[in-house]
Order: sequence, then C-alpha cells, then structure tokens
Amino acid sequence: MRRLPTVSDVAEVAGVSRQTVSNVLNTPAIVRPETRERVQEAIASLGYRPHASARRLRTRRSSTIGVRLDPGTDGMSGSLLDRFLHALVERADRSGLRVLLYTAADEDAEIAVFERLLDGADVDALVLTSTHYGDRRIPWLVEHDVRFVTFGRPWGEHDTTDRSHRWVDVDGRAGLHAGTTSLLEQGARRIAFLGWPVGSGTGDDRRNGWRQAMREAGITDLAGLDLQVEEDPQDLGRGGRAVAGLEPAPDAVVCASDSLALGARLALGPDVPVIGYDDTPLARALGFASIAQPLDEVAAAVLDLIGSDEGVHHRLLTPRLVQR
Amino acid sequence: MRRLPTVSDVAEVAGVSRQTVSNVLNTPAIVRPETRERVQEAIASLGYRPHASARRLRTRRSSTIGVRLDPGTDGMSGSLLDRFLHALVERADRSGLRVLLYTAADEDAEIAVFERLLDGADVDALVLTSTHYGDRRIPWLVEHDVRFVTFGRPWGEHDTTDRSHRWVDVDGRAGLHAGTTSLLEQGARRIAFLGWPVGSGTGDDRRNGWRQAMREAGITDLAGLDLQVEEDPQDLGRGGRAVAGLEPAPDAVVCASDSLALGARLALGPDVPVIGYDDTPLARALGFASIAQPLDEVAAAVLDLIGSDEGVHHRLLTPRLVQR
DNA sequence: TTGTAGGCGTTATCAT
DNA sequence: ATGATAACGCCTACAA
Repeated sequence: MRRLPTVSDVAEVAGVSRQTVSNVLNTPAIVRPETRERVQEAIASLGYRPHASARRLRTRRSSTIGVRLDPGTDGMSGSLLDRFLHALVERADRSGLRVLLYTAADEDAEIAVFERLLDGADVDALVLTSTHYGDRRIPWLVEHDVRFVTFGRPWGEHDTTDRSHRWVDVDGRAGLHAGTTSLLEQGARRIAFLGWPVGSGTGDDRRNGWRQAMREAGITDLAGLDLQVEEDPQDLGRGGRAVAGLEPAPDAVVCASDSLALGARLALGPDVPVIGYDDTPLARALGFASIAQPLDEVAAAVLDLIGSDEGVHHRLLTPRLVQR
Repeated sequence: MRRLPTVSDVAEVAGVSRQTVSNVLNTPAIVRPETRERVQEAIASLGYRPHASARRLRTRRSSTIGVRLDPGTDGMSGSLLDRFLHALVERADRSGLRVLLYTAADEDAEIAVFERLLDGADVDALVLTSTHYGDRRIPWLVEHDVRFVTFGRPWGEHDTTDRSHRWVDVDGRAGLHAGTTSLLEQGARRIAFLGWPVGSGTGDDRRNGWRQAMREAGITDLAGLDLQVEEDPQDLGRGGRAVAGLEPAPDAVVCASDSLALGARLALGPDVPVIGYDDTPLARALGFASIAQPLDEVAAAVLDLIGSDEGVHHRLLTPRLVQR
C-alpha cells in the first residue's frame, strides 16, 4: 500500500508550515484566503487525507460511536435494526462519525464490552437499543460518565437519572391510536388487539393506544378483544388461533408487531383488515397495513442528542400509518 | 470521563520503564517472569488498557475491518446480512478485530468511501457482500493493493485477478441439488423451480442444482417447470401466480429465495411441499423447509482468509437443508 | 533482561 | 496571519 502524504508533505508543496495546513483544515477562517487556496491546491494535488488515528490520538476523541448488534430480535422485526443502522451510519457519516459494531450475549457481557471499548478509546459514545425495564446498563453508563443515547425509553424510570439519560423513542401509543381510529372510521366496531402479555413497556404502550381510541369511540366493553400471546418464531399459529377463536369474529385486528399481524392475516384471510407494526417487508409483501417507525428521524435525533451538550434530553417521535 | 492510565503510569507503579511494560504486552516471552508479574499487577490495579488510536498510529494498522451495510436487499433476506454481520462481529472480536460499518449508494460512491477509509487508516481490510458480474470494486481494490475478502464468488471471472481475489461463498447449486433430491426421494416427480430471470450468478447457480438433480433422476423434460420472475417486494403474487398457473399442478416447488417460497406457499397451500432458500425467520414461522447458509462458518472463513498471507484463496461452503 | 531515544501524524499553545 | 515547539500514547530499534 502506498505511503500516504502527511501534513508535512502538503506544507512543503504549498510552501507553508505544517501548522498552517492544519489550520486550513480545522480553522479555515483564520487563514488568509490566498494562502488557504494554495494549501488546498497542494492537498488536492497530493491526494492528502488526514490520518484518522493520528488525529484521534491528538484530539483524544475517536469520533466513533458504538452500536450493539443484538442477537435476539425474532429476525422478522430484525430488519428494523437493519434499517435503523443503515440510517444511522448514513447520517453519522455526514457528521464525520464512524459506527463501530459490537455484540454481547447478556447485560454483564455488554458492560464488560463497554469497558474495553471506552478504555481503549475506541468509541466515545454509545447507542443502545432494546432497552427494558430495570436495564442495568443505564446506571452503569451514567455512573461512569459515558456519553450515550438509547433508542427506547427508560420504561418505568422517572427519577433523578432522568436528565442524565438521553433517549429517542417512537410513540407506539399514538401509532396504535391512529391505526385503530382509522379502522373505526372505516366502520369497524369490533376491533381486537393482538399483542404480548402485559409487562413489556413497548407492548403495554401500544395496547394503550388501542384502548384509548376505542374508549374515545364509546366502545368500553373490550372483553375478549384484548389478546395476549407470547411470540414464538416457531409457531405464529398462536396469534392466529387466538384471533380465529374470537366469537363473534372481529371486524378488524390491530397488532403489536408485523409477525403477529402475519399470524392474524393468515388465520383470517385478506378480507378482515389487519394492521401490523414496523412496516417490515412482510407487511408490504402481504399487503396489510402497518405502522412505520420513522427510522431516519430516529437516527437523526440520536445523533443530535449525542452531539449536543445541553438542551433537550429526549425526543418522542410519531410513527406513520401506512395504508394498503 | 476519567483520564486513562498510560504505559508510563503502569511503568511507574511497577517500578520499571515504559518499554518493559510494552514488552510485557507485546512480547511477554522476553521479560523475566517476576518482572512480568509485577507489571501485570500494576496493569490490573490501574485498570490500564492500551489506547487504540495510539497503537494504530504507531503500528500503522487499525485492526479494523470495514463492512458495507447495503441498502438494497429486499429486507426479507436482509436478515441474512444481519445474521452474517452478527457472526462476523462475534468472531472478529475474538481475534481482536473491530468491525466498522459504512454505506454507499452505488459502486462509485463505494469506491470513494474506500479511499476515505483506507487513506484515513480507519480500516485495514474490507469485507464485501453482494458481488455481481462485472463488479468494478474488485479490480479497484486489487489495483490499490487493498486487503479484502468477498462473501460471494467473482461470477464470470477466471483470469489473472483470481489469486488476488479472496472469496468465500456458499454452494447454492449443492443446496438446491440436495433440496430437489430430498423431494424426489419423497416421491415427487413434477418439481418446479421458482427463481429469478437468467443472468444473475447466484440465481443461475441455484437453478443448475435443481436441473442437475432432475436430470440425475431421469427427468429430462423440464418444459414449463423453470419459472422465472422478477422479484417485487410490493407484489409477491407474481411468484405465486406463476406457480399456481402450472398445468398440471406441481408436486413440489424449490425456490431461489424464501420470499419466492412465501409466494408459492400462499398460492399452493401447506399441502404442496415448498423449499425456500436462506432459512429466514419467515420459513420457520410458516413452516416450510429451507436451505440454510452456514453463516457462522462463512464468517470464520472470511476472517481466516483476511488474516492469512498465503495458502488457499477461496472457500466454497455447503449449505444445509432444514426440513420442516 | 531492561532502559534510552526517537518518531508515527496530528493539533494546541505560544511566539513572531 | 503564520510558524516553532511540544505533546497525545505507543512501539521499534538499539544500547546498556
């Protein structure tokens, strides 16, 4: 591999000092325009690029953010992380940030990874996904004064850690409210909700959106319509069976995820409207409506929060109902 | 964020010179055991970790590999990249390698990214996915003497670039051969192949596996059984319609992808055996068989090839038929 | 076996 | 506005 030109090379060609070259790069304003131009020509002619590691060593910042690639995620919605990552990498690049991946089997392992990554100065900020109730990573990061942003709210925490925990999330409640309302407007009355057992922040939030919309429509008797199944990638029949077992049959079903929606769709056929969540390729392919998270906005907000030193510490974005 | 301890700090605590500390880290063999131990204690007590950027600057290697997160991929099989990445990151970590992500809209943009990444010494090797016929990235990388491995064969190239292009791939032909054979053993005779139009290396390779198995079974009349559809995430009815239109109906269908298989499955119902490709969560969920790529092995092979200086320059792995 | 000296490429500080 | 000097943390000679 060819030897790379350095600031000194550029300086020599341009007939200035290394420092001036550095200034042109980092503080162009303080360099006389005519000098600046000469330096820039030299840079172009040599094909010079700053050496990332040298700069990082000097500035003591890696300009790199770490993101975990979780193993879990049923894979169907796994494409969600995929799409989020893509948006994140793209936007990060525009701000001169790199994205480094890591994995960890569980929380303790992940904290050990944090130590390695941070002590080695490999990353100077972290983006966490799939936060959950009682997440031990958060207090660890706060305590160690690490810069981080989570994609996901700190479910159940409203205490002092609040200001030190920056997060971005999507308002699932609003999403399900919109979906349910849209079905109501189309004349459906008996609308079932197919979700996970009570206890997950995300799931409960989405359920509440459905409840609220139903209540607003004057439908207070939700008996039997609140379906809760444990998701099982091996057997999406569960959700389907729960839905098919409803007596009388529902007019429509709103779901906490696209994979649940797939089950419902297969059990009920294409004539009963079904709304999923996440707008995965699956929803597109099968032609059912779904609630799409604005991942590009999420990525932008995450980077914004990572970069800003003060001001707003969290952001709740609104998803969009994709009709089909 | 706390100030990190350096070699000097460790040296001071251990009562030796910086150099000895460095030796303990990099060439433990030449340090007297008793000194070594003292140094290691100091390292542990201070929680010292080498500063990644400083080391990179000095050694001129980043110990980081770049991987592109492509935008394309229909998302269904997108989870394939996900799973591959996961395996790669996990194994890379064991070898002390980091994985950096990048994106690019097209080949030219990607080559521009290469320049940035390499000149900035951000990465010292690249892993490319979704190679295709006439891939311009390959000659560029070879010419610039960049270390890289592709997950995917150089379709159509058997010339001099051969030795300089290291690749790992999965034998789709063998996969479809196995799948088709298994159906034949179950008594099916009229087995259709649902794939993409001729012209993609991957697709043609898979088709050939089916052809070969059929020929070996003495079935030479494949008229009408070789179905070719352009995949369209909006409308997986295409594949389904092609399959449903067969007259007489097929005994079974083997497909070039799980999303094609999904279409076939929905069109034919659960009684006609369908085999997909990639063993995505979709196949698991719907309960159709699929051909699984050994992604963990692929990741291992990729890292192996990246690391080795001589020896084998490519590896063709065999996929596994997952019956359901 | 251990220590000394120098430099990787960059930028911050302080002169000029 | 520009330049000289030093230092970021590490490693590779080479010397002791």
